[in-house]
Amino acid sequence: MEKYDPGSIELKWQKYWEDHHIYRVEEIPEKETFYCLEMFPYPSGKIHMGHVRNYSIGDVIARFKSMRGYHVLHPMGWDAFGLPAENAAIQHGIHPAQWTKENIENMRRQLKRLGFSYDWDRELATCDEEYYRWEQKVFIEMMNKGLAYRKRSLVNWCEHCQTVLANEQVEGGCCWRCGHPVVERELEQWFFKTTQYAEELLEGLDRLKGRWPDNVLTMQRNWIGRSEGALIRFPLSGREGAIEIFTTRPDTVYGITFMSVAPEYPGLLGLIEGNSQKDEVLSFVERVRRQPRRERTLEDTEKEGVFTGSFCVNPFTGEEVPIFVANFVLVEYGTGAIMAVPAHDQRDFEFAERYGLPLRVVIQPPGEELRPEEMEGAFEGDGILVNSGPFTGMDNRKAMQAIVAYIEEKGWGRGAVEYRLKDWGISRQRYWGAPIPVVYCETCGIVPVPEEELPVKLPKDAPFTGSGNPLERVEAFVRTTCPLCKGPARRETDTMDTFVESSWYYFRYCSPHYEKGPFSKEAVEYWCPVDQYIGGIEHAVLHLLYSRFYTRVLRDLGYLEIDEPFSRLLTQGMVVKETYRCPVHGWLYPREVSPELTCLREEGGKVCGQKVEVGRSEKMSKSKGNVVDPDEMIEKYGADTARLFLLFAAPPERDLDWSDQGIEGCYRFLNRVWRFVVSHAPELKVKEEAWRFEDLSSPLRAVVRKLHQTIKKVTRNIEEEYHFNTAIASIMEFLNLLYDVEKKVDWHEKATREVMKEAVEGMLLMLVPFTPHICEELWQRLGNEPSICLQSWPGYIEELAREEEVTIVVQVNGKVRARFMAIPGTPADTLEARAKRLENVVRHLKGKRIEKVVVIPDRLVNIVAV
RNA sequence: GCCCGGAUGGCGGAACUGGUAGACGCAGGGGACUUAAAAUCCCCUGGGGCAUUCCCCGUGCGGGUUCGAGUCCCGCUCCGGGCACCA
Repeated sequence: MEKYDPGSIELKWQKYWEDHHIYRVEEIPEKETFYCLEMFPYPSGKIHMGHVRNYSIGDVIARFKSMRGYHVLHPMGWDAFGLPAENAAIQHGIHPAQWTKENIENMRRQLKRLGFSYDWDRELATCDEEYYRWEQKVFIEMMNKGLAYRKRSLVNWCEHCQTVLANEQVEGGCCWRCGHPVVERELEQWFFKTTQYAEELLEGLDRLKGRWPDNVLTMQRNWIGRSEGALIRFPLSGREGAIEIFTTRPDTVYGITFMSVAPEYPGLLGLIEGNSQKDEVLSFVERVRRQPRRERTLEDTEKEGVFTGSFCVNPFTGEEVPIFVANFVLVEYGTGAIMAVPAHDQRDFEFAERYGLPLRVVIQPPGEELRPEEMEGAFEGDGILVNSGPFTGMDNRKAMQAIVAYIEEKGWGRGAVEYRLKDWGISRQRYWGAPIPVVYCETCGIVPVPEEELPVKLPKDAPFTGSGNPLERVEAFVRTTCPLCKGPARRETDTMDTFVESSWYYFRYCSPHYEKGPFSKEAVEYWCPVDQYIGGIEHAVLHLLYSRFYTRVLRDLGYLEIDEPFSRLLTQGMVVKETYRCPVHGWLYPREVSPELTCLREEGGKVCGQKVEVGRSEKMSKSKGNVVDPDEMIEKYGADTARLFLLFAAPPERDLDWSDQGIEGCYRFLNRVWRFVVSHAPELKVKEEAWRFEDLSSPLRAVVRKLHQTIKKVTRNIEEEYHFNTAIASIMEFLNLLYDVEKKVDWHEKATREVMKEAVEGMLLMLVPFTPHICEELWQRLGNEPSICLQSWPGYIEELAREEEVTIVVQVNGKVRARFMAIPGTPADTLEARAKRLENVVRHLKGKRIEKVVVIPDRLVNIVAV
């Protein structure tokens, strides 16, 4: 018999699909659509297992939906701007455009080799002028609406990447891409006004509940960080002006004993002018500001401060309150100044303790009495107000509202909401990105490039030296004329954060060659929002938040009418593998480890021989030597096997432990499928299907029943739960049954052939989303016309899926003592009677009195006896 | 510290709304075929008790609800992730 040769059949069908445009889709009215999207890759050069997993999951969903009758959009493209391309230019002298192009070509080849059902006619790369020109147009429109603006501010600077990073792109004080520590710098930067959408972005999360993973929703909610409270003005005493603070605890205003402002507080000079403390304050501020931000903002950093010499008046009490500068107050949150209530705020408590400032208790917890001199920490819980003027005796939760109302009535301030979310800094001091389309003119200031001059193209030649932004040194690019006054002007040399490109690529896919705008509104209305988005959780507050923001911007600019870009989100787990570590040589490749777990690394002609430590499974990485190359797997087993294993080994949202034996198992399964179908192909080429269930032999009835049960289960597993692993397990079970029945039936009989044909074809149809190539080949070998991918998903008949007999479990006092078979629907009293006659049950009931019998039809009988 | 997840055989993982714990796969053991090996096929495989028929124990730990709990409730432990002086 012909052997299963994945290499040749996979290439054969990939060519067929491409030649016949099987996966091309157009906008056909009236059809029910489904937009299935996987996060597009950065063209780093090679795909990794994480990509293969991500795209295999997407392909199952896309193919399944398509077989279910949906009109499916399933595109692929390239997140093609970014630093690695520029680093390659610096290190190897290859132009970023060239490097990117070659990488795309290789990765496209790899993806095609995996047989994904992409409509390649819609492929896009964000570094194309025809792509980023629209981003520039939108940028200018955002500028005109005040949604893009320029300001000088402290920004996160990565020394290694030589560029600015947005807040979302700093992880634990380090750069999200290279891991180097981030420092602060003060720079003029372009910002997108994400804060304007803070409330809407937050509210939108509620509607995504149940459709997006909870942890992503929580992370976004935390990131936006909404706080309700009040802004209150405290007039300065003895000088002009006031100090405005934000607090979430207006119920504690009677407990204020001092105020604190950030070292960078804008009004600080006004507070210290003419005071004897001025020099001390200035040197303190200078010292704190020299300290790295991260160090200063660690929670366990000692709280320090200096008295400014100035006081303000607490309007509630008329008291004078001293104002301090304190290192723990953040200038970028609220107003950069806070009221300090040491009795009810732990940070203020610590500060007060250090400087001997008084505590004033204004909330008493129920059933307790706090005494300032006995307190070892702040009381931050709820209670009843004391010492609080007209609010004394009030529940503190109620007092919050009452006090805010009072503040507003008196004109001292107002209720307010603050967000942790900041505006998105999008300027990057690098070459390989979309140029920001503005010029700087001495007379006219900041001037947007007129639309007819777009795109502002990246100049081809630029010096990649590794220091500074290459664009700055391209004279022909920088020197330009002002669109307004025609005088000499300088072009902006910063480029946009690459997260801007990935914030709208999914709209561009809807009409990728559209020339009159970023996308056709009709096409977007036809396909969007994305019905299912699939990608890694690492973008929970990066790409996914930016995209939600950008979609709303596009909506408000009139480009589209949706709010949320992604209706459903699936975040897949990482692909991990165990690691090996030698005490002498560190991380080892699997081939450097003997079966006895000793190190095989040679040194000076001698094998090391040290005992190797088997580490826990970790994310695949070169440095740890636990990477598995997709190309090698395809070479060895074929794309179908690689895909099948990635889908079978774990449910999609969980981490997947790579196992070399596991993939062997999947390969064995496909070989079993192949053998069964090919060896019986002659008998299975029959025309009619004229059998009647009742006339079938018992093994054939079992096949029919199992087929319908399997279709039912697989359909549910894929459609509702995305549990591909259990879907595959059911199909494996089904094949096991076919082999079981193989020798029990008469293959000369017509009924056998008909039933088996139906069974085999049903199995192939269910396998298509997972392993399309082998299914296509076998489908053809059964005498069918290609393509199996265009067939409908098989249906099942409930009646045929029903078991002829069910196992009834008999329990005595909740313990299983016997089982028997019964036909479904047997009445409860019959089940009970039969259960009571069973030998083992009788034994356990001996000498006991039956108190109660619980009967669950078709399932169990539980006899309660004492 | 706060907020999310999670914990089931030697391993990856199953178990719909509480109703046979361990599907499917891997690994392991035994056997068949073969001169032999590979491949393939069959059987066994949670722990224990002379054990295919019977019994006890068993889903991180301790309680509870229930005829019945991996599943629900309360209190912990450990692991993973996110946030972390945000006033």
